[in-house]
Amino acid sequence: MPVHNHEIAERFTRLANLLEIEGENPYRVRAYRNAARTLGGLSVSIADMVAEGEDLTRYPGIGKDLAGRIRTLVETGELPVLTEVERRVPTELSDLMAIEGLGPKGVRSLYKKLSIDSLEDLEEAARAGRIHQVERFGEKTEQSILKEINKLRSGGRQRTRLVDAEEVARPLVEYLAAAEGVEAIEVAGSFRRRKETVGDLDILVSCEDSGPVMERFVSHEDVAEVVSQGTTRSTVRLSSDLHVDLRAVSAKSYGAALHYFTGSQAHNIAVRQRGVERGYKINEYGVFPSGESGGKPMAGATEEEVYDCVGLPWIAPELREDRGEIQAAEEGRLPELVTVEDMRGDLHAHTDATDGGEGLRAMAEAAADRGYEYLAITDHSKRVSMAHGLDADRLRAQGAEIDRLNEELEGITLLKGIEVDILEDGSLDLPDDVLAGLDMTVCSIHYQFNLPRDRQTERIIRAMDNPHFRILGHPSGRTINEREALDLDMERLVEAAVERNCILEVNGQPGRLDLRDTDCMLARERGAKLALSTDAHNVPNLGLMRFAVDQARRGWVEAGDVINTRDLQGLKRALERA
DNA sequence: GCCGTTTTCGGCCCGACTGTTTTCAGTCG
Repeated sequence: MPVHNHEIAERFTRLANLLEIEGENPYRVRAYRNAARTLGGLSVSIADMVAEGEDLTRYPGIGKDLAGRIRTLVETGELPVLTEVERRVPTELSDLMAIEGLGPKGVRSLYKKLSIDSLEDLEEAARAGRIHQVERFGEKTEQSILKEINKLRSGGRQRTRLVDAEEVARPLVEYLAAAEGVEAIEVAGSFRRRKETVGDLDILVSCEDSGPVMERFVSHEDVAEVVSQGTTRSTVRLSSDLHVDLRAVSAKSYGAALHYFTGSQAHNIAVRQRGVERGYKINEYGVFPSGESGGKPMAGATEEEVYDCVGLPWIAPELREDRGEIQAAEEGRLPELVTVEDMRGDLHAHTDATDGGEGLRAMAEAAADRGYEYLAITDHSKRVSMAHGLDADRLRAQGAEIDRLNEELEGITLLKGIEVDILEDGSLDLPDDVLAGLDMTVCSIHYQFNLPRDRQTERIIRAMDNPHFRILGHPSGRTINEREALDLDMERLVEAAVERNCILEVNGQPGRLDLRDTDCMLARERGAKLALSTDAHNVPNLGLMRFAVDQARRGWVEAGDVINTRDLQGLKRALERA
């Protein structure tokens, strides 16, 4: 049984936690943590790489030692250094670190003084009032621990989907912008990096006197709790349970602060490290000569200035994940990321013939209004009975209607398509001669999500063998916070797509965002072509393109990697199989 | 444990806020 990437990452995280509790060299701890993050974010199978004898030290933060440990873990299923640590301290201590406000020192102290080594122990001790008797623990901490245990038991705080975060952020930004003295305001953090989910919102304002905006912030009607409040930073919990941080700096520091609060943390560390090498100290107030505190920063009003100080061009927020963007920037090979303006059409849309809300004409006109040259109509096929999927006759009738519409529509061409189901055996839900009459197909899985990896992967590859297979719709099948992804060998799938000149979709439905960012990256590296689509079920849904674009940008995707950045002629060529 | 435009040794990002304390350690981002 091969060891999955996430299992490897989990072991390294556990190791980092336990070492930290033991008081081990923090840089060694960080090395394990970084490794966990890097490995967990990879799209390719580490086990496969080990099997093929690939050099793992090409990944940042993986050196000779770690590469060796990974190899051992893959080959034997054992991580001896972890086993060693677990002999000294209970492995469950690692789980206690999940409690907010409880860090390594706290866990160690509770273990030493009260022999607490599980959530149950911790809860019991807190209820019995034994925690606050330990040095550096008080009544407040004891109560907060009980609250946090409850939260953890009820599944913990879920990350918020980007689209939902936007709905909170938009009015909040408007509200804060109206505060006295606010000169600029922006949502930073993972929101600005356009990550598919955000843990909290980080809002940055520029102003000389932060008093009024901070006061306005904590007194917003949606605030359920003021978690912390200061002059430069305050944190609240909204009634929706989303945490929001507000940070205030002066205009001369705005760029440095924006860079810092945009993150990711790993990206910041790497940039600051470059600063140190060049004799600078970089913080959220600006760039300073090393060793100097206060005084006038050498740079900091804009992000460009900060990057310039460390010899780099500005890096787009979507790339700031420490996934090689700094090296790419240094070597002048940052990607020219695809933009919403590059998009010439949408290749996945439904109508009221199945589960969409509007007819062909309304969808076509809305697409034309967006400035598109084409829109592919891709209703469900019959297997999706819930959505009243199309059979061959209804599909032909729709095609005739599209032909009529194309005669009279100006400036937009409707493409005849279908979102045809990939059946369990890898065949498609409509006969070949019917599919042959279409301009294109989106082929998707809507049933049998739980096949084992080999069979699920084979199923899709077999479907790709059908000459009418064009675009793989929402490839992983996951829905964010709801349904796990199909168990797929994404690397094999991408390679199969490249070999057959099939295209992978990046679905812009905010609950899907599928392909994922790291899979977009993998696809791009292997030379697979992508289609950015909205899977629109009504007219407003056509506006979801920006989410597909965001996701693709996080995967380093350029306009040239995307077939629907081309004009109609170019698109038709890209859709040819041969 | 990683890493190299001073380095293969000796560094390793940096500051805000809280709670528990009378000056700061711990945690977080």
